[in-house]
Amino acid sequence: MARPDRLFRLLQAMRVLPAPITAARLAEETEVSLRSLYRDIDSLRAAGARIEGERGYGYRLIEDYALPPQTFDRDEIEALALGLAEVKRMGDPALAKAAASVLAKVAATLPDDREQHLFHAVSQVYRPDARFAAGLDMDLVRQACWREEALAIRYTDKAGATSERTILPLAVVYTEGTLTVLAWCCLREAFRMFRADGISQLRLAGTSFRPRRVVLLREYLAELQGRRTG
Amino acid sequence: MARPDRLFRLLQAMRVLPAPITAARLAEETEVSLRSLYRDIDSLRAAGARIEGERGYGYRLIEDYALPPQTFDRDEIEALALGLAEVKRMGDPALAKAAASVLAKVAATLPDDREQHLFHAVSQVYRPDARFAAGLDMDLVRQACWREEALAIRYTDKAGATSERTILPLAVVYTEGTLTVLAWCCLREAFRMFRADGISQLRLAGTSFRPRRVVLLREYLAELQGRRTG
DNA sequence: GGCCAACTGCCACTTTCTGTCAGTTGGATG
DNA sequence: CATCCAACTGACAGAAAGTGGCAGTTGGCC
Repeated sequence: MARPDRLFRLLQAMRVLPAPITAARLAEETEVSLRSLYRDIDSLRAAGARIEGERGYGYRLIEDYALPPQTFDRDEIEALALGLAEVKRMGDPALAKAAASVLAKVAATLPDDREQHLFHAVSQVYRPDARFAAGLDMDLVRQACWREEALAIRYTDKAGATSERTILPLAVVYTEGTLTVLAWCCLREAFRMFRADGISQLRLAGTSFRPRRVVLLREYLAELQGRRTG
Repeated sequence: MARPDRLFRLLQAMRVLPAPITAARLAEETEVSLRSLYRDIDSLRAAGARIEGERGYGYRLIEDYALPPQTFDRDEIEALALGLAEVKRMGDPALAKAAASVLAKVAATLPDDREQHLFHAVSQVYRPDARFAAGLDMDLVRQACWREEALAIRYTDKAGATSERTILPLAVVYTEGTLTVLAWCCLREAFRMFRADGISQLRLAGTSFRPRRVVLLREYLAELQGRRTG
């Protein structure tokens, strides 16, 4: 596939997987032939990475500040937020406190408040009884959330009525026994929750709602607050 | 020349040069045409770099929310491990993968392998149906785990038999509907799981088992492996 | 409306990358 | 000392990129 991207993934793999790691394993991980993997290792070394290889043993990456830093990507942040939300309600006070602390630390390192909103949205909306299996391609939905692109969906509600809608997805929420998409519904002009198992068709509509996203999230959170206190 | 190398240099250039920086300048810096530079920026973004571009202004590299090493204390690490284990079994493949990745990344930043063992122990032993409330002071138990001190407990097993034991606690485990302590039982000379609600008295025995801890954990994990494959 | 600079699409041309295959090498194990 | 393991290397031909140039478009700002 795309080589440059692959090199970054290779580097990540070497950081993430326990050392020592064999070339064969890395080749599998990055989906290339063994020969290409040796070439990739070469490239990384040429780019300045310190990779130690021992015959009959495996590779070891020596961490180096010249390399691109270790980061959490958005999937990972979402997993963190979700997992920590779960821990918070498990009932162990010390751990709950620790979870909150981790949450705060990670939130503090996020670049702009857009991500922070996503972060808080997910963890606030989270509800206990999540027991679900992912039906359709939720990753596409999550991508749409991050890239702030509208989605065109066919949706069947609880009553069985089917409709075609364009939605502006804000966050994937883990609630009420199923995966749910929190979105602004362009049909109803209101915030709606769409259960994943009700979505039968799904594609990127191709239009961006970048300017509105933060505003929408803020509005939604305000609405939540109002409902709670009012 | 070599594209992958160039991408690393581009990233370096964006780090080093004062923001905002124009595409033209970066093209000059990396010795490519403007058109190729835009492609390179694309590649970096695809690889996960956060680069903000504003028309008429220039580029800005958001120093990735780098994972600062060593900023998580043990409570926090435990909360992380627990939460991520939960996410892993939630059934969303992309998130599960992300959770595994976070786990590995955090593990990589831990100073020595002692913590790594704790880390892996907790996440491996974790089982689905954790719905518990902390009864006694689990924090004391967790502290004992970290400080590698023996615990003296009074324990009532499922059959109702009560005994006094000295145990070497390895990890607090979240399993089988209750908090559980995984420990080496000095009475039985074997690994045992003690349900928290069966522990009626608890105090630090005052003796350390520091030298044995890593060995014990390794043995326990090996036992787990054996049970699985054998 | 004009400027700036990020962005995009297209095209013909090059360069590089890719997997395959057939080796070699150094260390550890038996 | 033979065997295994896994890191490495070289060569090759077909496939897949990357490449610059050019001609746009877009959004913000003066």
